[in-house]
Amino acid sequence: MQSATYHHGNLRQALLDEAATVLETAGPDALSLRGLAKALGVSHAAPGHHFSSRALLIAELAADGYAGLADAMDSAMDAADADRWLAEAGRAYVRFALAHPQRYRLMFSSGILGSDCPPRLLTESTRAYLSLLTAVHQGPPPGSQETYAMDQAEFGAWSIVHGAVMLWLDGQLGAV
Amino acid sequence: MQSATYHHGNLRQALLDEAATVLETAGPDALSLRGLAKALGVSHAAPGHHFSSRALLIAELAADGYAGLADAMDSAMDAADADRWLAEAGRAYVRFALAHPQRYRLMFSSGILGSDCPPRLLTESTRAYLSLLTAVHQGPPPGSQETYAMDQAEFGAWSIVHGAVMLWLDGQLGAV
DNA sequence: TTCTGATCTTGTCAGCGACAAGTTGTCACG
DNA sequence: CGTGACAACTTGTCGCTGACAAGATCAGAA
Repeated sequence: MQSATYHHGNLRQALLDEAATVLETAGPDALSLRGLAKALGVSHAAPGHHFSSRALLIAELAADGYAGLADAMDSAMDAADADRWLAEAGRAYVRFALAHPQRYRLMFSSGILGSDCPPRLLTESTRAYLSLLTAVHQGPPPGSQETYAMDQAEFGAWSIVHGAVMLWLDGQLGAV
Repeated sequence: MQSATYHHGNLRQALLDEAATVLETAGPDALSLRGLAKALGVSHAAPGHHFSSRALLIAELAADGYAGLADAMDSAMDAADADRWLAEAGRAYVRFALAHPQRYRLMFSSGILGSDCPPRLLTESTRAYLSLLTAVHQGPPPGSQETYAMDQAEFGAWSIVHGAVMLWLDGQLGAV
């Protein structure tokens, strides 16, 4: 919306939007900073001023994904009675993953949640994790912000939903 | 073991071996045909005569992985009574995945099992799948070679073991 | 006004996958 | 023996990529 001459005005968000469509339509390998720059009509080095590396752009996409996943589970629980929280959050989880398969796969791909990942990725993934805890226990367990050791219920719930989603995305399932 | 002058003699297997170590130590992004060539002291185009593209090398690594996974489950079942097959094959499955985390992740990464994947990848992944069927049903179900539609037992078993492995590999689990 | 910093530019470098064309080794067949 | 065919490997090149450096442009604050 700014002057169309030199400065783009909202390049960072435009890059993320374009990256999201490229990701879902052409896969993660098709994501390149230069390709996004060309698609948006800016120079090849312009994205570097908003994402200092390709990995940071990927991490930001993943963070957005975790935010969307947490929001999906939260709003599903908001619209249901507490005794339906686990079922509804699980359905919302699977629905999100199947609606954004490449994004979901990116979120759980190797090295994303490493030691040098941007802080927002940590906060959003933790938020999604806490939403899952809430669903399993129908309320956040005491001290959940501090202790991240999983108990058996969380482990089983997340394992089966994540495993099912990944198998589905990988096309390992025929007609289920 | 051949003449050390012009021909390598066993470049294909040497490439796969080197690729396996690079994969587990530096991750899939560090896999490059040129890097492998340099590590083995051959020219940058030499790998192209054995793997016509990087994707085909990756697919071959994945096929080897599926073969190893199938072997692990099969030998675990060979060493156990039939009523322990599911438990022992499941333990072997998880043991394999945690012993070769990057390989396992590669096997289930996007686009590997596409329409244009090498036939060996199809056969080995099918063999692993049939081993899983055998474990779940304590024997291959009738017509298993023809019908790949999963029933509930297979779906649940594979989901929970695959989901647990992926969550573990992603470091999503604290102390379990 | 002037200065400061963020944004975007052009230019450049090394590494990559892929392809083409030439060189060397090996082996079967006459 | 020798010769022809083929596989394995070479150098050379192309376009693309991420990353960096240095300069141009713009907006807002002092």
